[in-house]
Amino acid sequence: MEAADLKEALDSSKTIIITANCSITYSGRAESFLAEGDRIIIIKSDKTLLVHQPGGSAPINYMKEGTAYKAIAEGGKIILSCSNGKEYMAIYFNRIHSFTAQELADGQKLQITGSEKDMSVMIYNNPKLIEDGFRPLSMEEHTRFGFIDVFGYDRNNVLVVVECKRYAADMGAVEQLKRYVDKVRQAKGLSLVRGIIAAPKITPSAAEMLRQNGYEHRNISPPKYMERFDEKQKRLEV
Amino acid sequence: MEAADLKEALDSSKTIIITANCSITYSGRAESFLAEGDRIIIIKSDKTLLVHQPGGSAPINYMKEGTAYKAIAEGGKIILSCSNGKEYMAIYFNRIHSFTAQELADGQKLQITGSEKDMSVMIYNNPKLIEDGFRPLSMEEHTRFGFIDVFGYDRNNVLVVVECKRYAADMGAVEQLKRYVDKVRQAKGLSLVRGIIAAPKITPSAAEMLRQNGYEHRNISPPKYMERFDEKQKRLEV
DNA sequence: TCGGATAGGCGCCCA
DNA sequence: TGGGCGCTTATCCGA
Repeated sequence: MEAADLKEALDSSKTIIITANCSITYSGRAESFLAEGDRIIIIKSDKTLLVHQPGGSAPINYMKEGTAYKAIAEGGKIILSCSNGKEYMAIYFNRIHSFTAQELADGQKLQITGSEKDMSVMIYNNPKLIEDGFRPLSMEEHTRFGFIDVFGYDRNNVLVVVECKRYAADMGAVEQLKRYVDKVRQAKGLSLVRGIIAAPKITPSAAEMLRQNGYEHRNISPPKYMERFDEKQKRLEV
Repeated sequence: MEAADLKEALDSSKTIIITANCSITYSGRAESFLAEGDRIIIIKSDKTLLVHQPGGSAPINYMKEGTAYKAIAEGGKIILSCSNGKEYMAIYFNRIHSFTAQELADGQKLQITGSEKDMSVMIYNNPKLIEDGFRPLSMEEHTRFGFIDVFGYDRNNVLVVVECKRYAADMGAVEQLKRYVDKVRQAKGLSLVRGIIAAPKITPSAAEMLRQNGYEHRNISPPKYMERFDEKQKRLEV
């Protein structure tokens, strides 16, 4: 790869993939330096930059969408510098292992189920999951109070605020629930509003905080409407 | 790329990079489906899988380190299925645009400054940033009160708990501070313990919550020891 | 744009 | 291994 190849690709809407030995400096929201090593560098068509090491899920360095690039050759080596106005990065290439630039087209979005939102819909449609006699209010009404997952009356007409968590509920979840309960209590001028966490589990410290506040926990897991994938994939599985 | 090439690479410690038109199913912590489109697929030497679309920072699908893979050819097309025992993914390839498999070596770690930890060290070394007469006792320590960023006495020998945030402090930050203050107050049997948020800014609702609790805010930004990078990169900059 | 909240969050440290 | 929590978190959604 020559600097000219990189420049040409950067001027196009192609997605660039480079593997190379390089070192990297970053300055912006923080300051960082990454010494020489082999990495995968991706510059997407929207000018997002990702630098990946040969292990791990998260990029070690990156720049967000809309970054401007400049490639220069200095002493036989290529330096790629870039900026979005507030942040700066420079990649100092030692050896290029591979270089590709391709037009990639993909307008698809991920269809996903099993989110916290799906949990609240499930509870709305199956109020017994909370308890017998629980009557969720309409979605419209429930949005009037802000980001309350599920909101309704129990069999004694006491207001109930339900906070869903798709994984273990932690202290933050209990505090969030407390904020909503307090908000509803104030807005309605009520002394008693119940708070319930719906989650597959709860951490010990969160359980303690829950108890202290007089709130409750229901053992509920997020729904997975597409379980059929599971079956299909188990057959394919290694 | 033939299925055999993929299999061979999967049996090695090489890092595989494929660009292809494909569709993807996932089942595990949630369930998802991604219809046909062009993507970059990376399988790292530690068997991390990343699928990236031509735009955006985050992978659209992924599997973590230690995943097991199986490549099969079915009706002239390649299907790559994988699992870690709890999660399953399958990539259905329509057309392969490119395929590479390389040995990449990188043992470097990112050297970074400007973290919350660096803020607490800065405050520990420059107590005046909080106020005159502030005497820090500890920083970022797992005291028996928990993870308190900076902890000390003010000029009147009143205990002070400082919570650092590298960006805008939100309601969660105030609640976190409150947990620590309450814990110290209980453990020491004190009626008055001060709470201070050190952050470059604070959201309006967090400021309100701060006020209600009698806590304070100090306008402090995370330090950037490597500012020299900034200068260097500004010169290189586009 | 900002604020609030979720995420298949990830990654790090520590009991 | 699980809890607690920071992150250059990213991303979505609503005001």
